[in-house]
Amino acid sequence: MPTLSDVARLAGVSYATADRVVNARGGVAEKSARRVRTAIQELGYVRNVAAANLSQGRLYRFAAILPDGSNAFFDRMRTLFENAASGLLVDRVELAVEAVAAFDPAALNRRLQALADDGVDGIAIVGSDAAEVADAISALRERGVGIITLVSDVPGSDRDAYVGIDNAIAGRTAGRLILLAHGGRAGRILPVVGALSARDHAERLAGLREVVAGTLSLAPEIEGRDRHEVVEAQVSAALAADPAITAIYSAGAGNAGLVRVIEALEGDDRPVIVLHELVPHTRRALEAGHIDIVIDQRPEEGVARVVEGLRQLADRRGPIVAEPIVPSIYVRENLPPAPNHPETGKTI
Amino acid sequence: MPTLSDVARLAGVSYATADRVVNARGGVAEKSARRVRTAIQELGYVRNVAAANLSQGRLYRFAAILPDGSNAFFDRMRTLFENAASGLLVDRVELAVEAVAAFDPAALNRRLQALADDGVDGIAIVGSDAAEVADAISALRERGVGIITLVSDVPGSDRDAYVGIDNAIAGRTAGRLILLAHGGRAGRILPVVGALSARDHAERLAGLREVVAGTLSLAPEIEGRDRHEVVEAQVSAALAADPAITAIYSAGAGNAGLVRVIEALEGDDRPVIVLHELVPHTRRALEAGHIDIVIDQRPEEGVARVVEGLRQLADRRGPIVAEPIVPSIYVRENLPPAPNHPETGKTI
DNA sequence: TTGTATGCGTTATCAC
DNA sequence: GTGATAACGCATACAA
Repeated sequence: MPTLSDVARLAGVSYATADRVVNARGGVAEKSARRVRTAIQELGYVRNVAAANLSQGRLYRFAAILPDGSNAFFDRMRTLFENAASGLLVDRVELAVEAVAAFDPAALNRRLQALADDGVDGIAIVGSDAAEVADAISALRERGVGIITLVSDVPGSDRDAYVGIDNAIAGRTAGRLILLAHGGRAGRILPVVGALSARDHAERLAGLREVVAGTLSLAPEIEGRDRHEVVEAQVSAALAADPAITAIYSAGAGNAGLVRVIEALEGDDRPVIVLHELVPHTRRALEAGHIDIVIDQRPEEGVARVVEGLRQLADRRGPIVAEPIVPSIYVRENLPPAPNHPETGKTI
Repeated sequence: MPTLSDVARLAGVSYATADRVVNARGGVAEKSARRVRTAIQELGYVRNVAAANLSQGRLYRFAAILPDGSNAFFDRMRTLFENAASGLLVDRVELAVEAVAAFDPAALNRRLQALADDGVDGIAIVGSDAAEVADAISALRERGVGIITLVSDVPGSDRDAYVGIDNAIAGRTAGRLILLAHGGRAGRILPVVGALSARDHAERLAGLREVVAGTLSLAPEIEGRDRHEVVEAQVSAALAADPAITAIYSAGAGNAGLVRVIEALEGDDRPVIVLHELVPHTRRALEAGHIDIVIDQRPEEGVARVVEGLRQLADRRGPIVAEPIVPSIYVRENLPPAPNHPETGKTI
């Protein structure tokens, strides 16, 4: 393959001049520049990235900050990031996976500060509505640190990109599937959320409503605090109170509790169950036939996009134009093989 | 980051000796080797791939052979490959996208021969049942050319990997969704295939049967030859003949004809429709509400895996352990944004 | 405005 | 067994 030296020779200029043209450094006579461009065309020159990286000796330093505490979904995400990190080392990119207290914007901001001071090139964080975080993001960006929000966005912030699903789409998808499962008949959906004040959950619910409006009715929402004991108690009570419920849509976490209620149900015409995130216990419930659909936000793809995006930002290859991740629909028949943790061997 | 020179210095040996150890070239005293390994551990040395690639000047040459002729699915796949090819150039990998006559094993074999003679490192082909192709694959592998089958496997061949969905899984997934849409009620599915002799279609149908057995019955299969006029005529006739049909499962192509029949249907309780492959006309039908579900084999992922796999083979990084691609379920609400052809701008 | 020279970390070749 | 060293193609500091 032709090198830049070949280009320079053909153009009748020195290597440095050719380099100035390809890297747009300026200070080249238009006449020379034109000859170089012609030579590039003629030879089909393509910049050798391996060589460029080598000569620059660039080392990328990224960090991903996830909320700590135990939650099957974030456990999965953490593992995915850790796997990605070890694989990235050969590409000269260092990815630190960190944890900060959940629901603690101040702690998050301190960590962001520290990372920036440490010279990190880019950071991925799980967004929240806290205004303080939006400010911290602006400050970081001014210091040239790339910022990507993950899973949940930070409204009103000027992060470089949001990588995650559109929750309204996820809710509408759930609505469509529940509608399909009713086959045109009337029915009543029991919505379960973590909290009605959580933006993500509210968006999902609104999406659901939009699609089922006119055909299916909704029971009052249950707020399960994303905790399985709470979900279990509340769903159990709601089902007992309202025998007309034909479907349950859980927009949040704590679904182990929901599954327990269903398992305990008598008779065989249980309500249709649609919930979010493929994690060990939802996978098991799907396989056992206790639930019907899992809508997954594909954290694997999220992680891949975050890494790719941070790299692009670090290279100043222009702004990221990330399309939202499309939520994936799983029934028991199309479940992906269960991944194992590379070290513990445990299914994640 | 530490370099191999650092390792050599710490181990008290020359650069060349350290290199012999990391690249397992042999001819090193065990004592020296041990010291080098210790130094590697201690420093956390990671081989710099950019430098290695540079010094070797390796250029990968791959080819993908697709059946020619017009078929929306393969059009899409072709575009995906072409896009991938242009992006791969910067990584020093050349990917030629070729076309050979469909259903012509001899033509395919000639092309394979020619590519091998030309020194290509790896080839992806769309498999078929033809035994001659299996033989050609063996011959190529003996010449050191990596071979990956795509979309459809070549039974009994020793290709390096198959990249595609498991058709039985796809069929079972369709069955589950149709079952769900019947909400426990009885029903009758009209199966549409290209030909019953086509292995892929037969596998899908068998998967469907497995899941719906006992609850839903099946009408006699329609063989639509994957041609929309044929499908249109046959489905139309079948629906007229059997008013008990509550669902249609199309395992093959020619679905534009199926959609036309549905569009023309009177009344509003049309059968549930599940079919395969997200292409422009199935996307439109989904958006218009003429069909319910599209099961997609995600050619994007297929293309990515093929490229990654061929590279791995060319590097002799060991055999590929590709998990099958999980078929993706689309309803109108979770459709991915329509991709555009990078040059023509046409939606694909 | 243009040109020359050096180094990045590997691989591979040749000499000891 | 071991060691020195010339490429590889690019970026860049420096010279003209």
